[in-house]
Amino acid sequence: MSFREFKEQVKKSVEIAIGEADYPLIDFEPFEPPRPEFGDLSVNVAFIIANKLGLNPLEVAEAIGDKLRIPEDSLIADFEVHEPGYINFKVRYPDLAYRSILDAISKEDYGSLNMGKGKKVCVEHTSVNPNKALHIGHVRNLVLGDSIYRVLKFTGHDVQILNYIDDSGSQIADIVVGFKYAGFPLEPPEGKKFDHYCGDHVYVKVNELYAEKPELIMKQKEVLKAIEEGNSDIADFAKELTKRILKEQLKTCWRIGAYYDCLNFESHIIETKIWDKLFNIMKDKGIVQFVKEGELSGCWVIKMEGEDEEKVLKRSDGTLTYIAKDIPYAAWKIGLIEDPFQYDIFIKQPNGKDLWSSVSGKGKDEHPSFGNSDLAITVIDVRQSRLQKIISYILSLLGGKSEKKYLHLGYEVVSLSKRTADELGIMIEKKEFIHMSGRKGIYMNADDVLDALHKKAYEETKKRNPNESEEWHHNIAEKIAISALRFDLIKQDLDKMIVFDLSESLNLEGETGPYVQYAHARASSIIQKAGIIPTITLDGASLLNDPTELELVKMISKFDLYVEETVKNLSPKILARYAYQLATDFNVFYEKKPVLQEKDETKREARMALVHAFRNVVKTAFSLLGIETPDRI
RNA sequence: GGGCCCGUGGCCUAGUAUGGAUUAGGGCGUCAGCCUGCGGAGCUGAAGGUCGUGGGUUCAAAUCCCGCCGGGCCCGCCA
Repeated sequence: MSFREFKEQVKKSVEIAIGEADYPLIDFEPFEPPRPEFGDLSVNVAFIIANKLGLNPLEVAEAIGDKLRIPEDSLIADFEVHEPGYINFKVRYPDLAYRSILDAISKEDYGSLNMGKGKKVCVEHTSVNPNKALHIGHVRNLVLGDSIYRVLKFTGHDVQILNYIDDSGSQIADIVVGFKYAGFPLEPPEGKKFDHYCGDHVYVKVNELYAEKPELIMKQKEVLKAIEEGNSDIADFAKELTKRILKEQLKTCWRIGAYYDCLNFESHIIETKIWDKLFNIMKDKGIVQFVKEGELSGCWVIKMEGEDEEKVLKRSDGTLTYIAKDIPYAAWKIGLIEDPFQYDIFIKQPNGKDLWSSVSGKGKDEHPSFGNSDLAITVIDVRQSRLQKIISYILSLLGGKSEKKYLHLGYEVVSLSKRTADELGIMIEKKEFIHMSGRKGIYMNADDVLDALHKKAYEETKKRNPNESEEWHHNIAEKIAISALRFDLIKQDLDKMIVFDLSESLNLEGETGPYVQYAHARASSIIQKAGIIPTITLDGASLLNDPTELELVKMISKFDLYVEETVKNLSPKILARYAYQLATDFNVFYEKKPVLQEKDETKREARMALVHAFRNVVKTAFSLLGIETPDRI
């Protein structure tokens, strides 16, 4: 926490000096200068003031510098006015090192913040149609949503994780047709997961068959209608099918480290008839209009302010469109409507947490409270941006500051590289990548990627730890595989499409999750060999004066600032990059400064404490990204 | 046609919100080094850049504004 204090002290001292120099108060943030010789924090207030008043920046900086007083007991060691007008501050290193190392080795929750106290947030992520296995694109969604959940929780938010299950769409009808009318056996081939079987074989093949056998399309329509109406053998069969697939999908999610609080089934949203209630309110408020003539005659539509096009919510035959079904769910998330759902426990998760779900008919009398959040974060890829915008718009018209409570967290899609597509037998013409499509069979299953990573990591751990058991190797290999995958999908900007290439992702060196895990394992090894719990003293801290030590100390002391940034921007990549930089700083220190071999006892213990502090921080940072850090890999 | 996003060395990417400091950070790949030192999934060094492009604003632009070019997505009484 110490770097934050230093930053606050710099800010306050400068503010006071600006006042004493009779300059106008301005808004500014101290920032980290680009080069170490410029100090640890800088302010550029002189430029802003000079610009405003038409003065010379350097003169302004000097005038402020003249008035600057460093408070007693502060973390500011010194400052310097530097051309063309910066004021650079140096931190008191021994104090910074002492305090941050002490905190990092003694506080369980080092880096956590209280910024979300009393704030109820729900995060919806994953939400994969229950007719196929998760592919690599779905994992980007899951990893993003799960990391956000973890960071929000770490910063004191009251978070619940939702997973929306569209169990009544045409994709479900497709596989029902496959089993009932196209002759696919209900049991998968030996060794094949049921969700893989349904996605890889049934779903793709049925969609191919539609071209050859038009009668199957008629069957699909019948099935779809039966599912919507319920109370039939077909509807029951569909329900069982989706449940079975969903349970297999959840195994993959758990494997990656994501757990949920509640599943919301689309069929239950329809059953509760909350649409009707909401629709009446929308009619009363004039949010929706009935179209009397023209192409959309007989439809209820919504028109966005400032746009020409209308969006149909209720079709002329009285059925609801895709987006209409999403509105009550969104309204429920932010507490605009009373909770209409019944709940029961769906399954007990491997982490011991109950997974609840909405149910048809009567549920359990007692259950946790779901929905009704201060903030609802919906994680969906950017292709849904327009629809999400319309939903936000409708919510805002319904009132209650809804526009601030509903947030679409969009991210670009994952596509397959030409090379990986080739390896999967998918033909690509000209382009370097191809967009995934479950229907067309163009995708790479998450489990297959993990299995490939697992195999690679397994071979590596075998070489490095020949005396360990098979079980140990598989256990560690799995953690490395998850690390590689999660880090790979979270480290870059949400606005950038990821072109997934399996061969590239199998490289576990460089800017990767395993690199960070490796640094952690090195630190663990030192601590284990030391055989003591190191402590830090101010004397010891003052001996940590090598540049590699200073860098590592500073990075450790800034952990909470990065946590805060991550939450403010809802951007886990900030934490991923922090963890990587931290690991790099450690590795550089490790190569240069011996710890256990150090002769000077005080110095040795100080370094051990630094190693310990690093280990704790990197472990916490990675845990926020859902990645485990074993002591040996 | 309208809207949203991306464009940084051979490839991938950070920095763009809040414009600044004669070396624009990383990673992969390439080349050259480093274990009789706590784990070489590591470290050090080298080569490689008109920050798509043309204007503009500014003392100062990868960053802000406008145009253009290239790429992706969205614009259904599908989901």
